Amino acid sequence: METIVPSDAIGWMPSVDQGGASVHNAVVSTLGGRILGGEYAPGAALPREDDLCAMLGVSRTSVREAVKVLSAKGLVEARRRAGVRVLPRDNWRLLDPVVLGWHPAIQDDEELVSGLLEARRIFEPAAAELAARRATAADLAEIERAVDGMRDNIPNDLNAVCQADLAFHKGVIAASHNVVLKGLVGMLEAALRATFLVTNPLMEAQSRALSAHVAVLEAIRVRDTAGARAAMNRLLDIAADDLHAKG
Amino acid sequence: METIVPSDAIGWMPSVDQGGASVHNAVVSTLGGRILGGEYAPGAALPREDDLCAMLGVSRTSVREAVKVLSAKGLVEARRRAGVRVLPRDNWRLLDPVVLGWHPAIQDDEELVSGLLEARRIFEPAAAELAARRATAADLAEIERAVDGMRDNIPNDLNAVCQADLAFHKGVIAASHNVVLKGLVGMLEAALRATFLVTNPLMEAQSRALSAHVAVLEAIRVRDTAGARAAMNRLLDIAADDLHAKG
DNA sequence: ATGAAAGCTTACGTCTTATGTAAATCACCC
DNA sequence: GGGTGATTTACATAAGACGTAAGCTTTCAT
Repeated sequence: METIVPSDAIGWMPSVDQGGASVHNAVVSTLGGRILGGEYAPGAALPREDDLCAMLGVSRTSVREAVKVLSAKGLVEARRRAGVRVLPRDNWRLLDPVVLGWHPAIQDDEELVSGLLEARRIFEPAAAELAARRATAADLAEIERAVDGMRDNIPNDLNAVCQADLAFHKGVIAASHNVVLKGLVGMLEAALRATFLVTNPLMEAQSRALSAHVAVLEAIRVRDTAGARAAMNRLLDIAADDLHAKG
Repeated sequence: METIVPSDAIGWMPSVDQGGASVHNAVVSTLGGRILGGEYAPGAALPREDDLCAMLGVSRTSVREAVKVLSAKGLVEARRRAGVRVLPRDNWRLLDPVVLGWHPAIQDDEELVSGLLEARRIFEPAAAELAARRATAADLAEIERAVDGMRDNIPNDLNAVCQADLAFHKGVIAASHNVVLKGLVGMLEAALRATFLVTNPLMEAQSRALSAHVAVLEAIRVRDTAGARAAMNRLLDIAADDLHAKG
């Protein structure tokens, strides 16, 4: 079924700044950060609505809307008369990039960092294999542009390299054309950001990484499914090495 | 790491009924269902807040809280003066069980069903392998209880079998002790529910499935990582067969 | 006639106040 | 001593007012 999009919908890209300047977003970020940071532990109760209003200097409306958002992310649950309590960590939507963005020091969360890398080693090789099978010309162009972006900015603009690296991995996942994998790009984004915070950007490591990226791209281009999987595995080996060496 | 829970938090399990009786939950479900059902397509604008209030017969407060929840799930974005618009599908948090629950006919969404199964074939064998490496005695007991639940209810109580089947897969993922995989149980739950809706419950198929489940359990018990992966692959082969035969 | 700037309009954002409701607590009666 | 009912508490809902920014229109100067 083709989805019909009104012509006036062009240009309606979702805004990027999730921590926008609005009052209720500020409250969401504040409370989310405190929960992710352990200030409000699972099982603990948040202050009463009225107290939160006084503490944060905002109206009850804003606090309530913020609690609704946190509740939608699985971080808290509000019950009549009993207050708002932090839910067990298993309920947190940790794959939601917004939630991960509230983590005050994601790179110090050992379980999370290793869990993210482990997950990447599970699904990224599979995504590369699917991409080798299904990538369209546009998908390939997108991945190639990311590789070019890495090459062009080594070793000058480190930030641009990280951004291109991220675009590469997002491109591969998009090329897999699998809805579930596409749902994980947010998680991947956070994982890479955490990695960039930890790994010392040595030029040698960067060039090694670049050649690994090129290998994945070429395997996808020639529809070599096994090769794409193997190349992505090598790429992740390198990433894991860097993480262990410098973490 | 064991999470510390205040003593007064005992009994604070998250409530299961997400489509609860509250007004704003009703609005969320209604609008979420319409969006997932395609009534409001990506790029389209929802009616104005005031109009929604009139249409649904609720206050603006409830509508606004509902929009906040939908926004947190990535389904819509509200902008000043411009209204509330449905975001592109790639932004939807489809891995969120609540979002999947809004899908009016998940088993008819071909791309989604096949994508879910494909994702399961990526994650679940890996989860089984990790479980074989890390499962605690409690994890094993949980998985064994699920297998017993399947065996005891074949072929009488089909519903109980499905529930035990789900518990089995959740148990394996929990035993993997990977934070990302644990974030996918909601997705898995929806995938299995969709599968149960499609596959005709033949007794022969059930007994085949049961023996495959037992094989996974035994491999995990004896810490046979490769065997656990292989057994889970066989189990998913059977599931895929059933899906193709009956879908 | 064209284009930019100023102002107007609109619809979401925020705050306030009032009232409803369920659940926890406590008191009272059996 | 235990159970039932009144009370209290804190979240849930509603309604109204005002703020604000984004889109639209008008106007004026080039």
